[in-house]
Amino acid sequence: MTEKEKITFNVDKEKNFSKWFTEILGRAEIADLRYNVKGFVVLREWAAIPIKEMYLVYERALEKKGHKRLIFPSVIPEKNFLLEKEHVEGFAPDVFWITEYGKGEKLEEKLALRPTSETAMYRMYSIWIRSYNDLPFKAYQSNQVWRHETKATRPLIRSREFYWIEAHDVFATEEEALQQVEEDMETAKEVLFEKFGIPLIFFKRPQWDKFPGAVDTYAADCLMPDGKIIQQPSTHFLGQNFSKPFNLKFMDRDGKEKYAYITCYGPAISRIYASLIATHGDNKGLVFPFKLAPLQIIIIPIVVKDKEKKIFDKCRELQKKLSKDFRVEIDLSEQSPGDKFYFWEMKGVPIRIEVGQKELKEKSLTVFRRDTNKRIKIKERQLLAFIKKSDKEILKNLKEKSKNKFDKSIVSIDKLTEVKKAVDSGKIVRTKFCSIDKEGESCAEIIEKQINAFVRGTRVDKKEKPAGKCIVCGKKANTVVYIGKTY
RNA sequence: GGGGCUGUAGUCUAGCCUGGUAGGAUUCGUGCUUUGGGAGCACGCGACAGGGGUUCAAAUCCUCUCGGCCCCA
Repeated sequence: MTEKEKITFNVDKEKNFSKWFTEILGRAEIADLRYNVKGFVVLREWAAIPIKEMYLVYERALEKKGHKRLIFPSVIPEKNFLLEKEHVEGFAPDVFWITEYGKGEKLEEKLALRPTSETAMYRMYSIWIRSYNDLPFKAYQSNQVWRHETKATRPLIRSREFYWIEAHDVFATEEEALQQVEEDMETAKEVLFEKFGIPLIFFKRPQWDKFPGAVDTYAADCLMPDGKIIQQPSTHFLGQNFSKPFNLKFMDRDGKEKYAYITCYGPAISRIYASLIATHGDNKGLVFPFKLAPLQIIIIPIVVKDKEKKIFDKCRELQKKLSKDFRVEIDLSEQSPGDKFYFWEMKGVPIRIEVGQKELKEKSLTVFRRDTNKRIKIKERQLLAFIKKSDKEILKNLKEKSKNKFDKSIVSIDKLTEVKKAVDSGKIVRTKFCSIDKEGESCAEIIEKQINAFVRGTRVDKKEKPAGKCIVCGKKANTVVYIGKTY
């Protein structure tokens, strides 16, 4: 291995994303894949910090919209779990069960390691919620869930243990519940795109692809650099499907007992982090929005013998000043400056400050921005203003780039024969389709088999009315759907 | 779910086919030297994923297990 290969990439992110992703996880110390349980990965500092920050942003957004924060047990007794039939059938194959303790003594009742918490939370909700005065009831928890995925596991993207938020909201009326679904989608956009710079589209999923137990599922799709779609936050209208088996009733104003309407919402933070890495990274390594970066500012002393002290003093002074508001470090190692530059660029530090003799003499600083790879010289007193300005500009820049790319990846196609070529080249295909209700399933299966792509559903953010025929069966098209390869 | 590849030091890797002293690079440590886009010298620490088998002898052959990567459905 040459020195050069040490920290830059000999794989092109756009051409070989899989390899790039695996490499960056190791090199940037994001994840260590060597833990000896399949599908369980060790997340290192370069994952743990951004994930913490992303949690905070998301939690704040939910709390602002009236969600209480709760913490539920991670085990669910089998009898809770069995209550909702479709839910159980959907999740049963993936559930980890705890069946014994100690030296093989059997538990009296099997305990599920939660794959999701409907059946834990609604049991308690049914105790807490008595009257319409208790509604709406909105709560979330930030936690880990476990699913024994049978599809190939991939670090951050599909692990058997992952980190997410689940919000479970209860309403007196269907209308309010549907309104909550809208709010959830809005929150996802506010967070993923506006704060993290990850573009997304919300789809109403076809009936055959909804959350087990839901009436309807709405899910965000994002794009990976290899053209595959990755599902991000999803929100589900559960109707009364769970309130009935869990006996979640309330006394309404009219004195009658009624079953409540429930929605649930699940942004997977660890998976969103995978999208963040994938969306913004480049062939030099990671690129972060300023607020999410594990390290936001790196100070590089450019030292000349015998004059070191003044330079180090200046670096320390800057660090002290900046560390009140930012995550900032000085690279005091004895690597050459060039080596340090490449290293911290690979790690995705948004702003670099270089301090050498020149800067001391001129009372200036050389500052570099990772997203643009440009360095400029500023006066020292302008530093804070520069950082604050960069914070905004970096996010704006990343959003523009990613949105532009995302929009370009959507193509409208009318012929089935042309769909394969498009999805194989990394496009999302917009086309006419008979129906996303039960009767459209056979057409979707044909697409799945012939093209190895999936019908993601109909857009939520705009009404699209088709004129013409279903691209598969030729019957009257009732919807416009989007098709793509998926993770 | 099906197929292929793979596991040697913190990291990357040679050796494996054809069994016999595990070699290199880098990191790390010490000392010197050097520093504005990937510096250098010297010395030193550090590894065969795990279990079982074959054999006088296993990184190497067989087998099981635990992981990882890719492709296809």
